[in-house]
Amino acid sequence: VTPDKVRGLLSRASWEVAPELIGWTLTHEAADGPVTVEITETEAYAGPLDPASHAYRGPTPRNRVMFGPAGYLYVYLSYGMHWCANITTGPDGEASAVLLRAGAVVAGASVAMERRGNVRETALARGPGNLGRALGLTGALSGSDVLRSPSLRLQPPGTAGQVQVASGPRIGITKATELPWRFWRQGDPTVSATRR
DNA sequence: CACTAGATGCTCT
DNA sequence: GAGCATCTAGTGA
Repeated sequence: VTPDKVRGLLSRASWEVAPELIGWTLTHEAADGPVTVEITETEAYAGPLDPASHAYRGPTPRNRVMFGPAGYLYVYLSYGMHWCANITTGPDGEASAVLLRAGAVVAGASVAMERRGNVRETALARGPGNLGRALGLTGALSGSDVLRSPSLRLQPPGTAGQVQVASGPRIGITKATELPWRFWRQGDPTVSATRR
């Protein structure tokens, strides 16, 4: 699958792309080692129609990458200490993105463990802040092309092993809580325990 | 297991 | 200055 084809897939509505990203892998090769995460939980965020989105009130220095083409990393600092990662979606000019909420570390577990401290393997990338930490992501990477960057790589599953994807309301927001825009792999141990 | 309180600092109004 | 797209440790059962 070529980067152009993947970018085409990502250039659709975030709520359509978000469930499809379950099972994809994201790799970050940092100075202290490479880590690959298989995505198990996502959330969709849109633009002017989505009050919970960072892009709701239009472009700012922080969120401007959301307004560009699909397939770029949007990283923001949450509560002053957690780097959270999104993949931008939708056509160029329309703001939307998919928040990566959890994943399974499928390569570089020892490196991820160094970054996260002594936690269970299934908890290494559980929760958006922990996923960012396990991958070694920071705001410096916001705006990177995840399809053509040397240190970042988003890849579709090899053989599409059919997985059951569940959906429900998004977590940790106070607006537009009725939209079922959170998606997760049914029963997966890397998804928050009470929400599998 | 369920629930809560507090840390913490950036972003935009 | 208000408000967070969060996390951990703590309590109580």
